[in-house]
Amino acid sequence: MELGAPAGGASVAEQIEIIRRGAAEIISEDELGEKLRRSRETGVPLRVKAGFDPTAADLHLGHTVLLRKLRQFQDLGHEVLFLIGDFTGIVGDPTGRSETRKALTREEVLRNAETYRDQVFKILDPERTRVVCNSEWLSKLTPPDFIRLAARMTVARMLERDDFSKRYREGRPISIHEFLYPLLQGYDSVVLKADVEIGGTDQKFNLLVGRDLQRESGQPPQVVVTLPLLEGTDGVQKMSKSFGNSIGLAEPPTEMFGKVMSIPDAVMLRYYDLLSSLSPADLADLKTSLESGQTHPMAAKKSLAQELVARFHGDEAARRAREEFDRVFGSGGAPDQVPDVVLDWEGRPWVPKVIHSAGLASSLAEAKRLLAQGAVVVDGERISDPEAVFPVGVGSLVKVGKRRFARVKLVPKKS
RNA sequence: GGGGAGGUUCCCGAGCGGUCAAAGGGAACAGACUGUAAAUCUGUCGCCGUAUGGCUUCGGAGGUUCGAAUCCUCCCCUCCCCA
Repeated sequence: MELGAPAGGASVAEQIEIIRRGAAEIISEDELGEKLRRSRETGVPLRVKAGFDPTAADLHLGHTVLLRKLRQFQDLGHEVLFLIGDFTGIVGDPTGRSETRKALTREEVLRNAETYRDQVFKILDPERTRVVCNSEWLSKLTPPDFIRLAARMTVARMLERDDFSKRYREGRPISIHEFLYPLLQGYDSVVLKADVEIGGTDQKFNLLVGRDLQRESGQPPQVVVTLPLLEGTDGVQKMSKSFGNSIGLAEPPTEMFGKVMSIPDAVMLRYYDLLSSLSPADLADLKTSLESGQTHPMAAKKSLAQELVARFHGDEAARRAREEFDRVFGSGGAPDQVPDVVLDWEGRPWVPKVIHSAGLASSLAEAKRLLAQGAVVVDGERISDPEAVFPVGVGSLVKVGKRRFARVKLVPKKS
């Protein structure tokens, strides 16, 4: 696909300014300037690469930090190479001890790639995006190719990588193939002739390997742009589905809104910084306003949540999510969408049993515990009697804990 | 190839023949306080309907024993040292 010349508007300096915003590091800015200058002269857009793991098809807010940066490149007229690392996916990457990841089948990878497409183009411009899978070329490498590739790296170099040296020091296992991944990722850059590669700060090493390999292949090395990693809802670890602290783009509006509300105040400004569309000036204003106590943190967080929900679900959905949040957590109301559960019942409708059967507790034991802890509310009334009986026939609104709801109806089983 | 140290419940980590469903911490969940924030306090945290009970769990498979997470054998996996 032929793309037009990079937007005539932005000068090299302006482009660098935009690219620099929010970036953790650019290696190197001079090279970036050089590439941008040439691109402007020749009218050939830069090829901006970013890799994604196909094993986790659900994108979350953390990914969007990267996607938004890619979008900026697109808006400046450049081309994005959206790389799906399906080769590694098929091989199965057992990084991280016991968590041996299941190797994906070709079909699963393709299906995940589809899911990506749906989510990614809420941010990226499809006109300026090329989706590529690295199995296209990596699966064609022969064993000698691999060995030649491996010969370009030394163990000492590999151990420079923080996460390797740390594991090595702590006596934790490092598999050989893990050494291969940075090489393969770098090789991707060679094949794609990437001008720029973007990744999280944790990817820095891998991105730099790409530079080395490109140089050895006689290509100008890619410019590396690293971006800060967004913390997850726990406010400590980076957002990742496997840490259970992520906010998925595909999550329903209310869910997304709630999760944003649950982030610790301490990381709220980071969220604003990395995710919102606020201008730097507005952001500074917000900061002072929060510090002076003029703006209540909760209010600021609600605006943030609304902005983010609106981005993925539209303004109307965001508004409703906010209303529901206020209703459920402000005044103890119920959500709009409460799952209906109808149960054929036989015998005594003992409350814990009903809760468990309705899927509101994972076991009877847990249901009993929750009841004992005063977590169960039926039709607005807290149940405390451990022998309480559930009303039969009529539908009742059951609330377990803060956010488990269901409308449960027991139908006497006819025998 | 030789020698040594290990694999424990979601995670880290104690236990080393019965009193072990297994200390302690983290995470998680519930309650109080709140703003589904943080901090704090309290409680829970394998399953079975209520049990001085039963069942499943301590890498896997066997075995010894009245009794095993704990002892023995074989196997699988990890780390360290030597080659």
